[in-house]
Amino acid sequence: MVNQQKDTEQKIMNAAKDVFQQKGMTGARMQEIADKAGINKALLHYYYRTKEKLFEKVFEMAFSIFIPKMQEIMLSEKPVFEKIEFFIENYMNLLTKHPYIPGFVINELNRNPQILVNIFEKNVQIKENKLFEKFDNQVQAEVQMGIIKPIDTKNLMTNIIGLIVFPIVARPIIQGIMFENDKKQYDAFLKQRKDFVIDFIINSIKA
Amino acid sequence: MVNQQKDTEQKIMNAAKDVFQQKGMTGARMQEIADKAGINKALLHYYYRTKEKLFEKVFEMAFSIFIPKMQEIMLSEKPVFEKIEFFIENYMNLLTKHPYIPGFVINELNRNPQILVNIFEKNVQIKENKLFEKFDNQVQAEVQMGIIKPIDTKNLMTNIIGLIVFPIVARPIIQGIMFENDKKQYDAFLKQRKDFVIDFIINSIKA
DNA sequence: TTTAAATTTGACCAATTGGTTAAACCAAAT
DNA sequence: ATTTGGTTTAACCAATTGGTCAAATTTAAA
Repeated sequence: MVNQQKDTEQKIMNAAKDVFQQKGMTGARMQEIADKAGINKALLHYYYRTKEKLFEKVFEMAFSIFIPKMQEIMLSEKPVFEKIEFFIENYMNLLTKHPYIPGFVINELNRNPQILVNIFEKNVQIKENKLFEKFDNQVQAEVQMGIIKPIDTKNLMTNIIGLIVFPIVARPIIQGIMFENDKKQYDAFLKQRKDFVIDFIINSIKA
Repeated sequence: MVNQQKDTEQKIMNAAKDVFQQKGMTGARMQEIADKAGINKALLHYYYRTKEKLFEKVFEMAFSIFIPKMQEIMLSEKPVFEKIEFFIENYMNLLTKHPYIPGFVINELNRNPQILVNIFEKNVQIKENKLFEKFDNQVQAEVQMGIIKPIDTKNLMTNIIGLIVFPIVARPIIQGIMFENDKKQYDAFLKQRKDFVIDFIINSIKA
């Protein structure tokens, strides 16, 4: 039955996502993924022939979660300030739902930067629509118009994403040192940061 | 001979640092470390009984590289603006020399947050001198004096460290997307960011 | 109901892995 | 020269790991 098939495939993907994102490619065990999916290990290899192939699927899905919203916001007709506000708001919410993904992606890309090239080759549209260039043009246009202080867009983007992502990937160390490992306190910290980061960025660039 | 001993131990540590920091605890192989150190694998276990123990040593050394400078700057008598400037300048330079460490530390702490607790237990002085509290007091004092805009020190610290560290740990993805994977261009980007981040932070908090 | 294809499983395998051991080696003290 | 202690090695081991395979089971079509 097709439903059974889809179900098994889904159970595998969910289990694989959990295990790979928590333990990384080298730390993940096929047996653990099979157990978590409630199936035989041989069935894992029946659906995804190798660990490598299963990992690639998981990585692609993790990576692609953050693409559509980015495109939607960046390609909209809003002015820069609004785009930045939407971007920060949306991505911080997205990260609350998927806190393991950024660390997972960053770590695996450090292990093997080639993965990114493969993803771009498979999924041309991501690279092709040149999101960054478009945003850069808009920023520099608003700089000319005197709305924004002169700023390099690459530095600006790095700042925005860094301020969003860093507290998530470095959570264990920040929570440990500055919050005495208090989980609830850190969750509250992350929550208040949404408005804080927006104000921080906007204030820093408005003319 | 004691010299030989120290030499072997040093060769092991150097090799272990390379392999662990590049491949992580789970990806590292004792055989590769032995090969890189130019010794027999059994000798590895003769000096450091288990992979776990060797890893702990490497992690501790990596972690401790970033402590002394932080203490020196934070405990000095400089005003906040100068401290921040020194901090950013020094840590960006330090990261240029040890670019693998932040990703390594972040990744291993996500895998096993307990490591941090163990380090604090072993090295009480790090936790005990309450660096953060002292800096917090100084910041809030300067806020009262009207030198700095009102700001939460935890957010400020997170911003500072995030802006420094993020471009290093996320290098593969930023370099890939914004710099067409051009290594030299990205090195130049990192270099110009030293002054950029200092100005960015100072401007954002000066009253 | 029969049949053929797809799905699932238990048993198994070869390679890799962290770790051990007994013997060899080597420098320094006697 | 011999002994003694730490150092280094080759050979080995048990456990783990990703992966395979033939048989069993389930599913859907004829």
